[in-house]
Formats: sequence, C-alpha cells, structure tokens
Amino acid sequence: MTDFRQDKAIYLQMADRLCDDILSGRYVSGDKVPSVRELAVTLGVNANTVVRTYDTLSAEGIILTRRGLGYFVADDAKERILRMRRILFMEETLPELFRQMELLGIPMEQITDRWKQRFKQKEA
Amino acid sequence: MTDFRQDKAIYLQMADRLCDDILSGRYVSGDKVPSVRELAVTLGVNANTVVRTYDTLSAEGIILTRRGLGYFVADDAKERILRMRRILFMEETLPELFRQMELLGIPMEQITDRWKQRFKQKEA
Amino acid sequence: MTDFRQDKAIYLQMADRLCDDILSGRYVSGDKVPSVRELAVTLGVNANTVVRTYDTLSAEGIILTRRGLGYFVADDAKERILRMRRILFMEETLPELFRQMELLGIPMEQITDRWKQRFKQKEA
Amino acid sequence: MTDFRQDKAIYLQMADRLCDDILSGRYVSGDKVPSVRELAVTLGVNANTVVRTYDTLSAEGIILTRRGLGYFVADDAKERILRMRRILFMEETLPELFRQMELLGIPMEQITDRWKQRFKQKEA
DNA sequence: GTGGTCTAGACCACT
DNA sequence: GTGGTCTAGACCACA
Repeated sequence: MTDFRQDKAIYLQMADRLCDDILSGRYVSGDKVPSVRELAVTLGVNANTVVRTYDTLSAEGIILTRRGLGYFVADDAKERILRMRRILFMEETLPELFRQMELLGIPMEQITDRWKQRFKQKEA
Repeated sequence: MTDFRQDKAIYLQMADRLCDDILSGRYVSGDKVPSVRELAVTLGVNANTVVRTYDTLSAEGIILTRRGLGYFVADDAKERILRMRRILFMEETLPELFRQMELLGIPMEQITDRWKQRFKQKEA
Repeated sequence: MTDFRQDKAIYLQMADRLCDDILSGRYVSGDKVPSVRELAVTLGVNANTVVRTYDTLSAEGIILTRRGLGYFVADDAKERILRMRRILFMEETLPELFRQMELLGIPMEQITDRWKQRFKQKEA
Repeated sequence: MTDFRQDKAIYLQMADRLCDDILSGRYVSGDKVPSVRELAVTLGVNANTVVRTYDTLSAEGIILTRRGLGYFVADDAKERILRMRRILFMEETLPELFRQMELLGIPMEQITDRWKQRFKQKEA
C-alpha cells in the first residue's frame, strides 16, 4: 500500500496518477499499461481496486481494452484528459483559489513569488 | 437541499461555509449562529447533519454552545480559522495548483490576468 | 437468482431492465429506486453486483445518488435513455436486421405479418 | 486486427462471418476455406483464435477437416446454417425487435420505409 | 497470461 | 438504513 491519501478513494487516486503519467508523456497513445494483477502487486492493493480504476478510465475513453491482451492508452487520451482537466481548472480550481485568496487576504504577489521560487528550485 | 457537492460530506461543506462567513465578517465573535432546526429547514438537510456540523466546529473551538441558548461564535474564531486555512493554503492548495499548472501548461500570466478580470468585475 | 441470460453480464441486464422500467413509466424522474441491499435480496444477487449496476447508470446520468438516502431517477433520465437506445436501434439493430433478412431470404411481408399478429394478441 | 466488436468473442464473430459468406454464396459446399495461418495473418488475430473458430464450426458440422489438406465447407452447410439462423431470427431477433419498437415508440412504417430506402440504394 | 464477472464479507461515512 | 470502498478469492472466457 504505497502512499495514498485518506480523503479520496484509492481507485480514483490511481486513475489520477495514470492520467498524470499520460500528460507528462510517461505513457503515450498505444502503450500498454500494467496488467491488472501486476499493478495490484506493485501498489499493494487488491486486483479489484485496479479493475475499478481501469473501468473508470475505460468509460472515459482514456484507455481501451483488448480481450486477453491488456489495456492500452487511447489515441486521443492526452487530449481528452487535457480538455477535462482544463475545464476543471478554469471553472473549479481557479475560482476557488481566488475566493480563498480574498478570504485569507493573500495578495497575488505572494502567489507569483512562490511560483518564481519553485522555478528556481527546479533549475537547480 | 441546496447545492452541495457530492464528493464531500455535507456537514463538512456546511462547516466550511460557516467559517467562510466568519472570515468575511458576516458573523463576528459573540454572534449567535442559526439554530439547528432553523438551519436544517433553510438548507433542506437533516437536523442530525446540522448537529454534526456544529459538533465539529465546537470541537475546533470555533463556536461555543450555551445550554438552552444556542451556539455562538467564539472570541478567537476568526484567528483560529485564518491560521488553519493559511497553513492549508500554503502547504496543500498552492503546491497542487503549481503542479496542475505545469501539467496543463498554464502560464502564470493567465492566472494573473484572470485575477485582474475578477477585480474589475467586482469594482463594476 | 431470477432469470438472467447467460450471454450477458448480470449487472448489465439489471441496468437494461431498469432503463426499460423508466421508458415504460414504471419509474419517473425523482423516484427512488430500490436500495442496493434490497434489490440484491429481491433478485438474489450479491450487493456488489447491484452497486455495479447503479454505478454504471450513475455514470450515464440516468440515476443520481444522494448520500445516505439512496439512488433517484434523474430529471432527464427518460430522454437520455431514448436518445441512446434510438441511436443503437437505427445504427445497429436495424442494419443488422436487414442484413439478416437478406441473408436468410426473409421478405418484409413476413415481418409485418408477425407484427400484426402481435398486435392482435395484445388486444385480446 | 480488423474491426471486431468487443462485446462478443472474436472467434465467434469470425464464425458468424464465415457462415455469412456461406449463406451469401461466397463459399459453396466443397470449397476450401482459408488456412489457419493465412486467416490469422489476414485478420490480424492470433492463430489460436482461428483454430477455435474452425473447431466450433467443425463441431456444428458446417466445415469438415481433411488431414493435411485443410478445412472444407460441408455438403449441407448452407441448409444447416439457414435452419439455425431462421430459428434464432424468429424466436429471438424478431420478438426483441418488436419489444424495442414498442418501448421506443417506433412505428412499423418507419421500418418498412428504411427497408425501401435500402432497396433503392442497392439498385443504384 | 490477460481481462470480466461474481460472491462474501468487512468497515466506513453520511442521513 | 443508505451508499462507498476495499479485500479475498473464485471461476470463466479469450489470446
């Protein structure tokens, strides 16, 4: 059981991670993703949990199943994820961020400062 | 049943909103908050759910109960909330925001632009 | 275990039946559908199987979940089902029907005759 | 891997197609059907899958194997297929069609219209 | 070996 | 009592 947060279902966190991996290029269209049993062992979760993750992603058209062969990254997987995530970011994350900034009295400069700091760290 | 997200417990969302109201000044120290029954009717939720909200906030020292009178906003409520929220913002919200920006390829300029737009709207 | 066909997953057959019931008006928008455990007992299947059925329908926007209360038929459930089914009928069922008719040398008159027979039976 | 539906076993879909070809006259009694390896390459499937298809059709008496020579269409293949398919059509396909028509409110005229359209297209 | 389905049973959170 | 999640383990079909 590797590092999963308590406040969100494991199968959803696994789905999010796979999507992250597709966005970052770790998996590209056509790639085979780990088999259900393999991933279950790797992450120390039950096979059914992996099944649920793959089921979810499959329903969203992000991965495809080929009988007896495994799950594969869909052709337009990255585009689909980007589209969904961008909508989520613009319509949920950002408004909520701004709301918090106003409530907590955090100025935009503080955000941009942190952003630059992060950038410097990455360079180093 | 007014607009609650389904991915988080209603009683926690209600607690969050009450905290928001304290931060925004809608309620100040010493104010009486709505009675359990009243709030239950207003929001269309079960009375038990409201009880749980107030229990949670009580345990955090944000509201206090006076037997037979109701719940009242604690003296240092705003400070307590600010402290907790700021930590949450800096250690959770912001890192996650930056991670998403990098994954989605969203530049900081887009964030600041939106921020300015929001500011203009508020003025108008 | 009441009458389920062998060639299709039980959870999908259950989903189909619920959709049939919505189309036929047995359930209308806002109606509560049987609880997971109740339906499991009624149909003699495992609760997890019912969960899977409801999960699927939920993902398709046909039913909605309210925490601690149950599953309810969505507002536009009937329209959604009709839309999906009609597309399936026109693009899959009908072309396949015609193909079979040609291969088997079955004339349209035979179909219409059967249809009329069915109609008479229903009247009686 | 040419266009196979995912809701039915590939080997069964291949069997169906071969039967279609026999019904349509593409293959007649005594004809040799493609070798396992050839068909496997043509359709991009595993050779084992083709073997399974031919096994199934052999068991149904639709094709016959001659050791060292290959598989050949049986004498009464067409009649056998016609008999099985007609029963299936009348007892399964047609009742289900009618049920769908009633549920979806599709009148028989719409079916006959489409049928005529299809006929015209074929003539042209 | 791969996925797909189902069962049994447990624990949790919410209403 | 309601749904939500997870585990354990089994059996099947497919490649």
